[in-house]
Amino acid sequence: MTKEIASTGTRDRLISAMVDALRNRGYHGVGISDLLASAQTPKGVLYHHFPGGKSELAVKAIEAVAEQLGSSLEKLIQRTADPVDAMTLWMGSAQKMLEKSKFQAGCPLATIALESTGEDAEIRAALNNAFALLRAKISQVLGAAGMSDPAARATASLIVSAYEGALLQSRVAESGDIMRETSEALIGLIRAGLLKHDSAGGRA
Amino acid sequence: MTKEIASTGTRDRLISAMVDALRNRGYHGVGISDLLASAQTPKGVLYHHFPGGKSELAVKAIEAVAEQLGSSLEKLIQRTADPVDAMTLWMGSAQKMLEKSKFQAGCPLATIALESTGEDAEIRAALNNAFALLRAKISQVLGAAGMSDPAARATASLIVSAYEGALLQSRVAESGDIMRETSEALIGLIRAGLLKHDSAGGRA
DNA sequence: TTAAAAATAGACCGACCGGTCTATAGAATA
DNA sequence: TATTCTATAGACCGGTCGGTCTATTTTTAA
Repeated sequence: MTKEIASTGTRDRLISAMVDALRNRGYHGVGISDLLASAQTPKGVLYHHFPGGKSELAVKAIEAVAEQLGSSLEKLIQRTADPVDAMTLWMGSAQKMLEKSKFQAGCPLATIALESTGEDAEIRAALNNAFALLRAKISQVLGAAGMSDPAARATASLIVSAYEGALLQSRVAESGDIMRETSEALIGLIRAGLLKHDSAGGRA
Repeated sequence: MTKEIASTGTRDRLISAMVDALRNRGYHGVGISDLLASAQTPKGVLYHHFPGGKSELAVKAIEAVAEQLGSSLEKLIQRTADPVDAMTLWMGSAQKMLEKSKFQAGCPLATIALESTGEDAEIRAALNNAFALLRAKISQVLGAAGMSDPAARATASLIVSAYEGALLQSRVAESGDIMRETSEALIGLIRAGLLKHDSAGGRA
């Protein structure tokens, strides 16, 4: 259970524990006692910081992931000249993390997204925001690369979809191959598509 | 909890109940009692037909889904002249099902794939087989459409990834938009890619 | 220095979890 | 018909679930 988000106080330790749990086992797969153990905290603390209990903690964890994911994507974009290169790097970093954890640590959003039902309103809302943010950031970058707005939106949806689906398959296969193939095929097609419309657009 | 797979005996009803549960709530999200209730069966029957209990039932459910998914994909391919059209239809049918269930019923494989850990060996193996089968069938079709073997493999991985990722996002968004965008972008790019290498390949 | 508030600590609870067990009913075979 | 095997039926169990509750300690601010 490696820490991903910097933890200062008890509250952050709990959020971090939930994020790790969502990565590795999903929402229903972790018990309160697991979370408390991995955050090294007694029970009362959880309900002090999160009166809504497990589900409130999950919402806060999702929001934290969204924030961290958004800002790291932002940074990546800023220091990578070519937007498509940035996407390649993004998928590559997810793959590295998955491999480093021996194919245990996937995306913290994906599992709970599939576990959640229509009744889990707050959780769903937080997840929807997170994915929308991700798509918006990527869409914006593709727009800057010369894509029309609808094309950029659609391609951003495709990129996030491919990212999540590839992580999922790689996890069960316990191999980075699928992620690698998915990324290659996706990036190749996007680059080809960009070149077709704007022959001076792509770089390298 | 709609039935997806034809059910004759008690055994099939239990498998069908598990498939539905995996679609809507995932493995840890359903209790044995839920399954028994929706299969209208007392407890002893489950352990009579599946001595391994819940996890064995899950494995059998995964295998049943793989079989059904494979054969329906096969049929779709056979009655659709253009392979890329077949892929479009495939994604469209998944979207229709999701919409019909008011965005509750996703892919029965995806949720448990993310919930499973390295210790759930049989479940992982069944899932890995299922996804591999899916990729193999699609890869074979793309090969027939004129793609080289490695390209067909990679593109098949991308298609399955996009399929799963789009279902995931559409589910939390409770809207078919993401699935539609993903599908459009994907099919558009693939068709463009095919045309580039083989100017007489694509049809329509 | 003391009152109030925030944070930590863990005993405790009812409900439900997956699983076992014994009893019975039905089908197949001798 | 008697016997055996399969299937149905549900009471029962220990363990764990998420959550509540009451203390105690620590921090903040009068």
